Amino acid sequence: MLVHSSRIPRRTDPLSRERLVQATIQILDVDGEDALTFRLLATRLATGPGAIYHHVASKNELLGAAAAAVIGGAVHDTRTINEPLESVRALAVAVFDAIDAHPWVGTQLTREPWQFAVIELFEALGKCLTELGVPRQAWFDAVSTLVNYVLGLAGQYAAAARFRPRVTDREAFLQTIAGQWERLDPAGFPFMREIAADLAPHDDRTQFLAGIELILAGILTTR
Amino acid sequence: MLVHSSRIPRRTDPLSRERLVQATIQILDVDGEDALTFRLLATRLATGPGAIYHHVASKNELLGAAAAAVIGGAVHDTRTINEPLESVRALAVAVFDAIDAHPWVGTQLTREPWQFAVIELFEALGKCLTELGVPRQAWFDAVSTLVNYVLGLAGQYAAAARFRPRVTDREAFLQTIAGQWERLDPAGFPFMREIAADLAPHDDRTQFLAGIELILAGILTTR
DNA sequence: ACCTGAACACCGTTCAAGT
DNA sequence: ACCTGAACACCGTTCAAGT
Repeated sequence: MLVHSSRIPRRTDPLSRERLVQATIQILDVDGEDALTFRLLATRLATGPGAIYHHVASKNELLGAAAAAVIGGAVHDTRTINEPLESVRALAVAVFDAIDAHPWVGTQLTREPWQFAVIELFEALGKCLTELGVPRQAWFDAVSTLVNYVLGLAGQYAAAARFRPRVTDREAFLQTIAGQWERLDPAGFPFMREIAADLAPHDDRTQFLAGIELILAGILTTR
Repeated sequence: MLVHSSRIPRRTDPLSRERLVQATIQILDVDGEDALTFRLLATRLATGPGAIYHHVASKNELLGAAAAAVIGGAVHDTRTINEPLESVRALAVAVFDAIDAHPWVGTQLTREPWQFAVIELFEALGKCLTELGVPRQAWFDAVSTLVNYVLGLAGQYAAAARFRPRVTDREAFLQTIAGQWERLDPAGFPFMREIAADLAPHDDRTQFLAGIELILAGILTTR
């Protein structure tokens, strides 16, 4: 889909880590997780696959950098709010929306422990808890609960996105899952059958935020 | 490491899905996630890689079945407890210990949405919430919060296990991470630096359960 | 029906050779 | 110093041929 102009555009920048990360994000967003290969990346950047290794040590590092760019952006955009409870909610929404827009981020966040994207989230949520008056000895447990919850959603959401590539199929997809729940063994799975009716009308974002509220309510009991 | 007996042991069972899953679990446990290839699996079962496809559609399905076997076992072993709060805690511990013993399960749980292992967990935790007297309209959100939290831990724990293959390195590993936190930009990461001292002495299992308590406290506010 | 294993269509990564 | 791209050492999966 290249537009052929009369003059060939000059390659202004040589290869750089920054350009690699941008091209990686674009491939992951547009073409999907499976499409990201060093060969495609090299083609897009008009070079050979070996060149990439001059700026990044491995594919894993590149994925981590791409996820950190997205999450870092989402976290930084939330820096303005002062009220700590609202700030936690805004951070949660920002991360949810970032993963909604880039489901591959959810996959990546669960692949490497203590990667930079997670540390940024930890810091931002931790700051809110200190301001909420949560006692010092509860800080570590409370933040890690929030972060684990967010990462759990991230993983599930990304997994669901892999299975349902087109957004428009969402309703049909949920119907299928609900149908599976209803066909589970009645003796073994009464709860799932009961809850199956809630699946189709539910909204992921609302449900995610409901979980944040539950955890916040629990955290506030430590004051 | 085969013991050579005078008579060649008869191959009693042909290949079966059950045997495939058992061999898969053994390879994942003993040799690690990266070691699981259809070629190795075939070698262990004294057959060719193509034979596997007569019992399982893909590597993904095999991984899902292996994870469901482990999580299903952990959940079923917890079926005896009657008091619902204790039951939630016991389920959380069982899943934690299962992932601790088989870190690859954590990876797998985050790879496919609504896989059977997750449904079993959903059902078991849901049952407890109904018995706790949580109102009907809060069920879905409350269970999914617990499950997301557990899966978040699962992912992070599995990721950490991939980075720290030997259990004995745990202390050194945590020291390294804590050191990284202390070297973060003081202006940008005051919370991480403050909390760095908590990392080395912390116990994953205790912290995980602390999170369960926080979420339960939040859930109980809905009554 | 089930198994076999060569072959296919890929990967990430390395490295000698170029500029 | 950075790039190039062929080559290496693998993968998951398929499929014609066997039993």
